[in-house]
Amino acid sequence: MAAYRERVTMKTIAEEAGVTLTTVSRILNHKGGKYAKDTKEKIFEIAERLKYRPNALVHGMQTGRTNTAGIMIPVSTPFYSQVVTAIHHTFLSNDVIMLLGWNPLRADQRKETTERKIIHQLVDRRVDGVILRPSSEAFERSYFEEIWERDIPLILFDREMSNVSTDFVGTDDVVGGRLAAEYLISLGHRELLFVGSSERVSTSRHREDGFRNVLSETANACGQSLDINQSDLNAAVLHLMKQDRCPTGIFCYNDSTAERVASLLTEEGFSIPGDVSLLGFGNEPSGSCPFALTTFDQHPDLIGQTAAKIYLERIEKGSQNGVRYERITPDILIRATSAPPPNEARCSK
Amino acid sequence: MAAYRERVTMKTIAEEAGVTLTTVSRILNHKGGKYAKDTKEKIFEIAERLKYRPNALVHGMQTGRTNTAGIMIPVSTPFYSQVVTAIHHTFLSNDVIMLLGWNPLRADQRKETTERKIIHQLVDRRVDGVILRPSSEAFERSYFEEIWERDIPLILFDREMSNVSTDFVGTDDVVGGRLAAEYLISLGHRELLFVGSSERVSTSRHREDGFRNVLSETANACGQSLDINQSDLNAAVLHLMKQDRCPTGIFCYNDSTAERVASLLTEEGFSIPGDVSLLGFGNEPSGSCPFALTTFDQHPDLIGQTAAKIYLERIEKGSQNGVRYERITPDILIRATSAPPPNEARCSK
DNA sequence: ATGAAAGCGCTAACAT
DNA sequence: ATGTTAGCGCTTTCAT
Repeated sequence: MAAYRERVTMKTIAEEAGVTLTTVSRILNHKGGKYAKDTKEKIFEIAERLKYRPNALVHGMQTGRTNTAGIMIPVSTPFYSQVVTAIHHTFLSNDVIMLLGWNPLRADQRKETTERKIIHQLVDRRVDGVILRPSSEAFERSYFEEIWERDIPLILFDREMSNVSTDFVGTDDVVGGRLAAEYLISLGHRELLFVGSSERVSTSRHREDGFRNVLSETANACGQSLDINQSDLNAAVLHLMKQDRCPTGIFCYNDSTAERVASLLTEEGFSIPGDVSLLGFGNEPSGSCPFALTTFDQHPDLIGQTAAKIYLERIEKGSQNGVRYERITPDILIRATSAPPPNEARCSK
Repeated sequence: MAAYRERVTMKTIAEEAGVTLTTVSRILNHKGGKYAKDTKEKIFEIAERLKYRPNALVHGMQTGRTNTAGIMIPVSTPFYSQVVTAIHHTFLSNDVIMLLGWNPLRADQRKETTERKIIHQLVDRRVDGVILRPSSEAFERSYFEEIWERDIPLILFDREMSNVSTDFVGTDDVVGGRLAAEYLISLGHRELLFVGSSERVSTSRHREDGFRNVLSETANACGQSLDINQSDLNAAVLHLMKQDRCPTGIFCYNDSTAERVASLLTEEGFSIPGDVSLLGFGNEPSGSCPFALTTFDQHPDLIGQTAAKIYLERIEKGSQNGVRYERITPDILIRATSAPPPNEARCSK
């Protein structure tokens, strides 16, 4: 339509001002400070009046710099949303905007397609760099290469990749596990249980490592482990709870598992935290849980902020510095599912 | 560096294949189907081998179509995150990717700067259209005009603007209010209280309207209203609760208000839902609330999906159809803070 | 079935 | 202090 014709470009401004395109370009981009004051003022006035807006596509193509960051995170959970919000906050003051894509939480059949598709969308739009959380720990070399080969800075968060060496920011899961154990032990618990997942491999494993490390350092403390992917977790938990020396403190590798265990135990007549103390991880309540769960804050804001800072450094300074590796210490949020253990061993029902 | 030189463009492919750039362009874009099979195959083979990736910046600049959507939502809350996730899901299958910016939840001093800045970032990158949630109901005409004037389709969600006529998708707040009242009445409650906010204007007001409409249609039901922005909300609530015929059912316009009221009432010795039933709205638990709150699901997925569909239609068909206006009916999530009222009027403490 | 040429809106030498 | 010229990587007439 008409609007097409009316589009105001630098050429429009140049004509109106009676100067060349080059002059307009340089003035508007604050380059070459040696322009006459009135020329400058005239250009700015016209640009403003005509509501000129630069074409960032062209600018990006010309300069090789788009001021656009590619972000890929798993399907919305509060944690990832908060990380991205923090990234955005840092970007905003640096005039960077993000192209955002969601990958599946974990690798599946279509993951290959989805993740590669998103990466292509980002690469094709010439993002300056990429921040992402891998959906799995291995095998995606191929599309990481799509980023590498183009010399695009890549920052991983939340989950490392075993076969790629690049900047990383995540939670200090080992310390998280330690803190969980130390807290339960400080309350007086000695029989502990860890419920983890062999799927979200490293995070769960690290939390378990930290947890068990403390146990092995503590006299007469002992712990067992269960995996949520085993055939009948509920039965396994109940089996343990009916033993003579049943666990009085349970640490679950995430909140949804903790909520699941909470409802199981409640149904079976256990009181929380009267009989059993229960810890989650991540601070991601579902809303349908009738407990204020004691859990851990992963400081998503700090993770996002750190990732964004590393990103900006990479963009400015390139790959001259070595690989950055940051682990943020989580903090316990003591709420209503943890307390000292019951005095008598009244567990066996 | 070297990588710069090595960058593979259509020209690279053309040279390697011994044809013109034009040929490569047409074949890779599946235009003009009249090419020799072996030419086509050769081109595709070379493109693949050289890992050619089109330059979307150039393509966008040439065609006026970037397949990029501008999204602006308030700082991350689960609700907005879920809406955006749903939008993304619809976009993914249509090869659209989003440029995402966060605006402040409500208008403040810096809002003008922030929102305008983000809109410029989107416009400058030539997004095909924009989906956003306005941070306030009025006064932003100026930057909406930045979108309008460029004939960029604009879809609003969650909150309408009073002075702009454009596509909109949101929650049916009036029906939500009705459902809240009907539910409480069906439980037997007759003395009701609405706690709203005069700040988040239309949503709270609509919920209140629906709520009160039902009350006025119901024999011997009556209700009062409080505003969270009034000087001492807590005192006002307690004052009401100590009256002779105190409210036995409270509907709060959002979950965080409900949680606040819950903790106030609990501290003051009221039992929930024994003495008082409490409803929230939005299904956004904070995690530190010891209740599974009865609340409303706004179906953020449906809202996002609808917004994305309208967006795609606008992109394809332009503004030929009239303004779209959709309200999604919320559904009650009955959890643990609602029950029939106490038999005796034992409220006055 | 393919090529030549112009141009999108702008930047960046290289002038003067 | 400002203009000229060449291109960035691609699409799109218009030819043949």
